[in-house]
Amino acid sequence: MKVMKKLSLDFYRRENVLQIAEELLGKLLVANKDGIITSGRIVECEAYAGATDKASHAYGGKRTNRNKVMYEDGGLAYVYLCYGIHHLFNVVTHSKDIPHAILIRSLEPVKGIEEMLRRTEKKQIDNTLVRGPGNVSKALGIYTTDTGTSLRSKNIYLSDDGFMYPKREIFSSPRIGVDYAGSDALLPYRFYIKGNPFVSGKPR
DNA sequence: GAGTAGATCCTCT
DNA sequence: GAGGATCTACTCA
Repeated sequence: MKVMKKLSLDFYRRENVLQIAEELLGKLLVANKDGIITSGRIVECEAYAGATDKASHAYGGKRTNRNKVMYEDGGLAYVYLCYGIHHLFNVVTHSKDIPHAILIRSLEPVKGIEEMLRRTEKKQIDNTLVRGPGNVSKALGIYTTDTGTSLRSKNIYLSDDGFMYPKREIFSSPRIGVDYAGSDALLPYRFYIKGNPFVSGKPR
């Protein structure tokens, strides 16, 4: 019997964002929108290590209206609009004034698949349903208005059902879409499940 | 199959 | 006024 447990605040409020990112793999992201529950297992994510990370919105301690949520205590959602089209969902980690965050890049659909198909206007499930961070948010119905939401609220939360991927299936690589970050773009801050069809980027 | 351009709008300078 | 933690479709081969 599987027991669903929401991740504790202690989980988010640790210092090592890379470790948290790796441990997020296999966890469930659950969204409860309009009384409809959709959820998916995290199979890919990227760590953004705050002020020292050129690829982060908070690089150099930059603090703006948009990214201020990153400076809050861990355990909040940070959602923002990219390219005017895509809502990207992040998990804020660490403690107050340390702007660490983890971008959820893709999920393996678990619950509410029909609802996800409806939202993304797809006919059947395939590996494009939730491929890439833009589609993850779309499928789960997450929008910028959800930024700052506690990840222990009813609307959006992460949970652990005891499932774990074998260590040998967990791989890391440079992050995607952050070429502008110079040398920091090469940091192996992306974690994913090798061989999972829902991982974005190149197949296999 | 691989590579590239266009979409589209909010946020920061 | 410029540009972005992206995605899709279209071209060419």
